Amino acid sequence: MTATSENPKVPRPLRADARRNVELLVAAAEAEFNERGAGASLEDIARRAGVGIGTLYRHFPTRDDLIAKVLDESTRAIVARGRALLDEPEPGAQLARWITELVEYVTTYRGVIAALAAGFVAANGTQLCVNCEAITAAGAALLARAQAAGEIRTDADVREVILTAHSAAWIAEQTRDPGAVDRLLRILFDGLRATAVAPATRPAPPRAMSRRPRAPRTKRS
Amino acid sequence: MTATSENPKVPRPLRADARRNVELLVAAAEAEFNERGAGASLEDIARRAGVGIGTLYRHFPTRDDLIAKVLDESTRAIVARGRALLDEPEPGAQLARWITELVEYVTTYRGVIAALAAGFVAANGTQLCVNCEAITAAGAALLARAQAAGEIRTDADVREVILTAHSAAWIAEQTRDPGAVDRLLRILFDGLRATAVAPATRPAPPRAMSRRPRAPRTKRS
DNA sequence: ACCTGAACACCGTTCAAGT
DNA sequence: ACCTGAACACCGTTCAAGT
Repeated sequence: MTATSENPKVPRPLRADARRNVELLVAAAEAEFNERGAGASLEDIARRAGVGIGTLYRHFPTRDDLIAKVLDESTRAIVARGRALLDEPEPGAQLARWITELVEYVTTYRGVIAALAAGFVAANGTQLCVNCEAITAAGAALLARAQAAGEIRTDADVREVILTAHSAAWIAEQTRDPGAVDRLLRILFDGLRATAVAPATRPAPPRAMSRRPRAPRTKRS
Repeated sequence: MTATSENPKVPRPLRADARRNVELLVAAAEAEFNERGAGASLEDIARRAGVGIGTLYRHFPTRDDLIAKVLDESTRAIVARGRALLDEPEPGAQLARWITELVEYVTTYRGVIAALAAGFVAANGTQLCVNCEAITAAGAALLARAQAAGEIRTDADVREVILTAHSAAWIAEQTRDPGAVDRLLRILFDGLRATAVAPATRPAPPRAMSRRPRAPRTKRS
């Protein structure tokens, strides 16, 4: 391969100095995200990397692109983990385990949760979204298997479950109570169990709270 | 009362023009929140009210103060509603009903959810926080009663439950799928039921997902 | 081809001057 | 006592000029 071929999938190799700059930027972003959270000043990151702000924008047009790059390895890891758990017994338990590890993944830097949650719903072409779609796919497989096994209720949607896990992490982050994640995931997992569904197959407990109030009309958007 | 008394609880009456300005500002904010969401430009709100931006700041030092004022009536309503539901039978069902109505309340304007969620965890002296505390108290009473009745699991925390309801609303707002709220609240309510707790009292279904993975060590803050 | 940083745009916030 | 709006501060983003 004498490299004159045009393959849009593989990004054309950068010039040596550009490549070096990207590395410096990622390292600087990693450090800055650690100290200030994912909302850190882009100008500060460029300064820390020792490059002009324009260079940062050239390589990472949006903040999300930068975040995605910094989370690159962890993203591949959580996706691979999802695939691996598909081979283990107890589908429901594996889903729960994976979600728990997903929460870990999303808690790496302060403020990442919000960025990722947005990425999960955005569906713009950003790398962050591409990553979120891969994660969603991994979760979908685990969820479908657990549902097929009759362990998880069938009216659960992957994206909603994933976003709920994000919520739990966000609440823990905001309330600064690490214990919140465990409590909330426990409630989520219990609520997800097929046997938890309100119109239950079992004898019905003395007083169920399943009678849902008539939905008051929705307010404006 | 010839009104020379000093009562810090009752804010000293404003001069007529100031009072008028406050009204104009609240009306303008209401309209602007409707059109642009709770993150609307403060400058725009002042312009719309026909007053200087300084006047807005004089009366509402922070955006939260303005939001709190706009939500004033609804806040009193949801708190009163909580008290009223304490008198009705089926404690668990009333808690669920109240939470559902709380979600309505928080969905009035786009972006209010985020502001309120922040208000619930902040505990600064803002009026928004004062309101959130009142709401929390109302929820706490409903929750405690349902727990005492054995309908709701005892390891549920009011603030966490309320914030989870906010999450459901936020997810629906972000995904633009109004159905999400119902699905997620259903899972939440089912998960909150005392009978849903993992180490169940009932015969144990063929394969429970209760075996929680050992918590991997927490990453940095 | 890539980098630089001044210039621009767009917020929110303050405060000296007015009524 | 209250209002005004110019001035300030602080971002993020672009682009003409350089290497």
